[in-house]
Amino acid sequence: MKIATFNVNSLRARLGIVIDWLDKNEPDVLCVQETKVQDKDFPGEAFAGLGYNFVYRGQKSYNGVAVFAKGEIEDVVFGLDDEPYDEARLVRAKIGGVWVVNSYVPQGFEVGSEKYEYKLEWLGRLREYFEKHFKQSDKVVWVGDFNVAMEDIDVYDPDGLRGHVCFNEQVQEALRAVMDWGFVDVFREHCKDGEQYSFWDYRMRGGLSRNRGWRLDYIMATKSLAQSSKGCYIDKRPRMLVKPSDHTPVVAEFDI
DNA sequence: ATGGTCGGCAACCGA
Repeated sequence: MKIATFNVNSLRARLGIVIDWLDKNEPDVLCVQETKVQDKDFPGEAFAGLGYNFVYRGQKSYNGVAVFAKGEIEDVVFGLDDEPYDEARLVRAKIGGVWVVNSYVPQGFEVGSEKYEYKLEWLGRLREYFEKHFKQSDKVVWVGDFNVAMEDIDVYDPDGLRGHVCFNEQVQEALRAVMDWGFVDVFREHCKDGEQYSFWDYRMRGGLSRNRGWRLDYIMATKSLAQSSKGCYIDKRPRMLVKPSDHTPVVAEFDI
C-alpha cells in the first residue's frame, strides 16, 4: 500500500498539479490538507475520472481536508471528539484494513497567543483521540501537516528558528506526547539525513534553491505497520512546477 | 536586509 500526504494550499488552484501527480504516482491513498474549498464547490469530477473514491470537509477560505483512495473508504468521521470539532482539520477512515488519520494541525500564529494555546490544546486532544479510538496493535497511519519540526535537522537554521511557533520545545513535547501513544516517524526510520524538507516558505527569497525549508509533513504509523514499511520519501518534483504549493508530497510504501 | 509571497475573496486574514 502506497500512501501519501500533501498540503496543497488550495485544491482548486492546484487541481491540475494534484490530478497529474495522482495519475503518475498512483498511490492507494492520498491525504490532502488546506483544500480551502467549501463542500458544495469541491472539484470531485476530476478525481472520479481517475477512478479514485474521496471524502472531504472544507470551509470558506481556510483549512479543509480530503482523502482520496483507490479502495473503499469506510467508517469516515470528521473532527475531534468534542467542541470545537474542527471537522475541516481532521478525518479518520478505514481503507483496505488500515485506519487512516489525516490531520491539519493548527499553525499557532505566535508563541503566547491564543492561537498558540489552541494548537497545544489541539495536540493534547489528539492524544486522547488516539487513546479513545484505537489500540496500539491496530494498523493506524497518521499523516498530514503537523506544523511542528521535531529536531534540529528538520529545519534549515535551528539556532535562528528556535522559539518559533513551529519549532520550540513546548510544541515538540506536545507532538512527542501524541507520538508516544504508539507512532513511528516512518520517514525518519528510513532516512537519518538532514536537509530533508517538505515545506519552503513562499516569503523566503530563494528559499527552495537554497533549500531553506522545514520538515512539517509526516507519515506516522503504529509499530506493527511501520515494520512493514518498505520506504518513505519526499517528492520534490511538484516544487519544480510553475505554480507549486509551499509544501510538497511525502510518500510511504507498506508491504501489506 | 526586521523583509518577503501566496490563496481566498473582496478588506485583510492566515500561512
